[in-house]
Amino acid sequence: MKVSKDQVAKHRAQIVAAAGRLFRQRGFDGVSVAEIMKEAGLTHGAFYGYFPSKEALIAEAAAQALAPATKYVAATQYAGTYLSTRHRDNRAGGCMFAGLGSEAVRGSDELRHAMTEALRRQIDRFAAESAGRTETERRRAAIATWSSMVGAVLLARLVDDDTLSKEILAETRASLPFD
Amino acid sequence: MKVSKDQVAKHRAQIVAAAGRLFRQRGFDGVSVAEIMKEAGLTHGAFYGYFPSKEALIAEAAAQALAPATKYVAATQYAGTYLSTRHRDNRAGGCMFAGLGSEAVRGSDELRHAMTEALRRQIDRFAAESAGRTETERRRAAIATWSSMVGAVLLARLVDDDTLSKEILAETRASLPFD
DNA sequence: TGTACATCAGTGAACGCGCGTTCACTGATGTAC
DNA sequence: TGTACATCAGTGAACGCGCGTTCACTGATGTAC
Repeated sequence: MKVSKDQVAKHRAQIVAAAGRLFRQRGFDGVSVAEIMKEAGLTHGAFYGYFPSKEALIAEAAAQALAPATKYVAATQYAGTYLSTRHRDNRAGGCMFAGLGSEAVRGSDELRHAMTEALRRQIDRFAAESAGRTETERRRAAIATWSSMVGAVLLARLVDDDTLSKEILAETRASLPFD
Repeated sequence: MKVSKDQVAKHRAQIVAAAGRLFRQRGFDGVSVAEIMKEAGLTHGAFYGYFPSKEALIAEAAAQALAPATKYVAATQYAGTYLSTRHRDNRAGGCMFAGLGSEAVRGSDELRHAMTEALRRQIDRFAAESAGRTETERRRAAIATWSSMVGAVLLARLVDDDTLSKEILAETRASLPFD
């Protein structure tokens, strides 16, 4: 059954969005094409009309999940939200680096490139708002800040003790060079 | 063909060691039981004489890879080695948190517990050598340090630009509260 | 110490299963008149 | 504007494959005498 062009565009967006959520929640290998299509409201057979392979969808879903936020948020506020239990518990809608980092290392060139460019943007953004007299100092602070934020959310999610988990988030937050 | 008790112990150790290397290199889902057994010098059928399931092997291989180093290394030196290109490029023998973190989040309770206890040890160890007047300050520094180290190695491995990768390692190193 | 035999670690074929992917078919869309 | 038909998005059965796991069998080990 053919479907209108509007529907096609809508379906494509639904597939990419569902993939973005499911991949972050359960990992690239932990989600099947059939599950993604079901979540998008379609059957698995339609998938290959939209993407040549699962790997191609991974690259596109990642690119979308890595896209910069549309509205400006100050770095301090961003860090606070990032290092919250809300973000920790929202893997499906959370940061790609913390959620899929160790799997993405073994991913396609396209995926790694998209993540590299997103990381560059994050570093530049943080450098602009970091403390430090020189550009070098501000860039250093931005890199260290971003490393510790990604590491902290990863560790906070990994740990099986909620007290330690919250401590990791709070103490990492307290040690950032903002404010 | 039966084999001596010494051989059995040796084979078990070989399986666990091979699993530790392969899992860190290619991820839990990226390595089959048959590959691990081949790397250990056996055939896949013998596996279930040693472990009840792949998941059980994951827990044991992780516990071994997380075991504290036998000889003492000062935190400063440890951080330098950790944030080196050598460690970045040695996934098979490297840190479990950076190498398997985002997959371990979805792992078994046993795996997550083993990683939690290993993390506690790392934090305590770093706190003892961190700068800071109070215990609270030293513990905060230890948590932030460990978060940034794990995050930095993860990001350095992910990035497809060697210059940026080295910069992440070097600048994270430069921002640690040691020296 | 030497021999006979029970034990059991290892082998490799086989299992059921879920995966990514393909394809013949269906029927709504949208174009040509 | 209304009708006839070509297009093509979506369906669901089917494919080959590799996976984790099982099992009947083999033959070296190590024990009992």
